[in-house]
Amino acid sequence: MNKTQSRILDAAKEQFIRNGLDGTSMQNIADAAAINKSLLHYYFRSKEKLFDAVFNFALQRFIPQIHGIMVSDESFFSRIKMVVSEYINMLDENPFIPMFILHEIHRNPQRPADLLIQSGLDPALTFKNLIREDEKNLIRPIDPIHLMVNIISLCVFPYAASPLINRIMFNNNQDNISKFREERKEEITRFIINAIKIC
Amino acid sequence: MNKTQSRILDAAKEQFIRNGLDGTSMQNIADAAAINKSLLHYYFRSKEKLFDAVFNFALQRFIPQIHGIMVSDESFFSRIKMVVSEYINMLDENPFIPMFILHEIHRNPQRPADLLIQSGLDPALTFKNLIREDEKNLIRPIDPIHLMVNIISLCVFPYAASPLINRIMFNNNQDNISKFREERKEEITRFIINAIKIC
DNA sequence: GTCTATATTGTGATAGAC
DNA sequence: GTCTATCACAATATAGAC
Repeated sequence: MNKTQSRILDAAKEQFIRNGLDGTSMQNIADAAAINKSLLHYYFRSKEKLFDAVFNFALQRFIPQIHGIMVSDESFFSRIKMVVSEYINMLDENPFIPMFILHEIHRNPQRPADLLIQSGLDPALTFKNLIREDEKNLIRPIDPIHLMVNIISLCVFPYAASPLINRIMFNNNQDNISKFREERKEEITRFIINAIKIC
Repeated sequence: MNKTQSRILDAAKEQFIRNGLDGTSMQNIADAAAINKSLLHYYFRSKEKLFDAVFNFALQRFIPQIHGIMVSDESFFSRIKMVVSEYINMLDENPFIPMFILHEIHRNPQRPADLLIQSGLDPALTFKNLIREDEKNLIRPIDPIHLMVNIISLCVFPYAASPLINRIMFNNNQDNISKFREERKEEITRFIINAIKIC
């Protein structure tokens, strides 16, 4: 991977992730990379191939993170805390990835989901391991799939909806927005644990 | 509003909401409405104006729903139940609206949020009224904005992410997907109430 | 009001000089 | 490897016949 190629990839990531497949032209990418349009085809053959490279990058960063933690040996509540913490950290570094992925899976639902499954992610194993037998007396009865969806919803949605939340909830006040973001990790963790632990 | 005009609007709603602004061409809309391309411009002047009409429709259906319930006189737990119920019902009827709105606010964050504020939605009032003084002894201390974001996240995100959830969680098995959808309303309500009530 | 025809610009992609 | 020039096509939009 030479210098030009990686500059193209960086520019493509920025453009595709911010503006989607349809919202990005090859000219946009070439301009952002400060190179000629033809070089995009020289290195990546077509817009679709270039997009695939970016999409795989985003998907791999976004989804499998949670899987490794969930199948680990840690206690249930530790795993909840770790998953939320890891996810929020990653989202703070890549706040546009949720919208990018959500939008593109709506345009083409089959391929991205297949890619994930192929990459070694095993949902059945994750759910079977989510609430272990010896921990069931600490936890209210809950379907592990609903729990998983709840956790991901609470982590991811605020990033996908951030322009609306920032305006409606905080009138775009940057201090209040930052405060909200910093509180969020602990807030979600407590919310989930209160929702499922027997007290 | 004559017959042609409303057929254009219906077709535009379907196309724009499913495929977004960039993903929809005037030709797509004309084909879906079974009329000529020029008539779109005759009735709506430009693609942008036509899109605005559709976007306002979606936004008004999607957001203010929750506001009316939240400022009502019902008890706290009743309001939670009602909001979740109303939201899920509306989402079942309009499952593509979340992605449509989320995507377009990312492309143009300012205007849609402004539209909402102008339409009489008053977030400050909503939050002040969310947890009333006389109800605070029933509820764990929680920031009303975090609570509000949590509720909306739990309701909306599964619809935005449905192609991925359906594949990864249910291997696209339609029976399991339907079962999950039907359980969801009660599941969310219980999850929220457990998270915040003092027991 | 509805159509055909067309103007104009932008798109992804390729050929070929260097 | 990198550029210019150019292709074929699709996009939004408009002019003008009926």
